Amino acid sequence: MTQARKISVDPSAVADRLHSAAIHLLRRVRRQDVATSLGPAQLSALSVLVFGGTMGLGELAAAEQVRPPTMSRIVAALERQKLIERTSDAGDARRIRLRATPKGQKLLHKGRRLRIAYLAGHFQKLSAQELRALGEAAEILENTLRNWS
Amino acid sequence: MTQARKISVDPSAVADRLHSAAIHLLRRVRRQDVATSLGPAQLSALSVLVFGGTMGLGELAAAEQVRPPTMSRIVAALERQKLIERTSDAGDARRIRLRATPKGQKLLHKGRRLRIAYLAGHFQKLSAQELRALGEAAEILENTLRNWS
DNA sequence: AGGAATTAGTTAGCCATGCTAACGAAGTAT
DNA sequence: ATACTTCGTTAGCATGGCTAACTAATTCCT
Repeated sequence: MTQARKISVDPSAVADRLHSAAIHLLRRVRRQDVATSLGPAQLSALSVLVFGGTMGLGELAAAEQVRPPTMSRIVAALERQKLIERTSDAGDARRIRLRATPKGQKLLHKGRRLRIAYLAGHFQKLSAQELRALGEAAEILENTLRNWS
Repeated sequence: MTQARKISVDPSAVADRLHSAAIHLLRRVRRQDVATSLGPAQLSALSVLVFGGTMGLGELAAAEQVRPPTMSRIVAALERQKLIERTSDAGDARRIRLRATPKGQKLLHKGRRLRIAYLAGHFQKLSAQELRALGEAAEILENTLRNWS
């Protein structure tokens, strides 16, 4: 299938192809998220709380790369569904402490399983070598994103 | 930076990390698109018309993985901005023929340059080996997306 | 101490983008 | 001719992005 051929090391060409692939990949995966009846922004924010633990609204907004008002609305929606809860911060009354409820954790893990299983299902046609290449790419991207500047 | 370490070949683990990396990558890149004053959906649809040539609304919607009403609105917005134009199909009056105008082509290429330059700028810190890994991943993803089933 | 500046979060209101349901117009088939 | 199908649009809903403007709390500076 993917026989040896010349792979460009031109950063622009790589950027272009990766960008396009990322867009189309996420469009496909997004449809699976319907099963959790949570929008993508809510799901992603919940994920940060589940894996990152308790944090304030500003931190969560920064982690999700959105503005505070946007996160405020997302948090309100998650709270209405009792997937997260807020407590007040002892010591700084402006702050709120957000954390996932057990219900939120369960839902997240379920949605994650569905979404990942869907993607993983399509990845199963790949060879171990190809999977390794994708894993390496994920790692490189994670590093790049971490030191984004 | 990225020293040798064990990379998982478990499809689920790879799927998970790639999914997360794709989400965060696109969030960052999206901010550059503001410079074109076009939303991501409009930009992407325009791109399909520029590179794919004239096509009907249904085809465009399928290419973009959205429903016809969604594409109908996106097309209307692009048309208002004179970035694309519609002609009627000789032989089947239900169909419309959509194609990018010269203005649309110019805008797309400009936006593309900005967005890609931004991403590429961050990729320039990477070694040739890492770039090759990303290029390979892009290729594998393109193949996977093409034969999605 | 007291007033000014800063910081955290919310509210209001805009726009873009996804969807389904329901429709009109045009083409196809019986 | 009538019924069915196909293509695109309209209407209406929800989500999720943003800025501007606000309140409340804290910190800073004199």
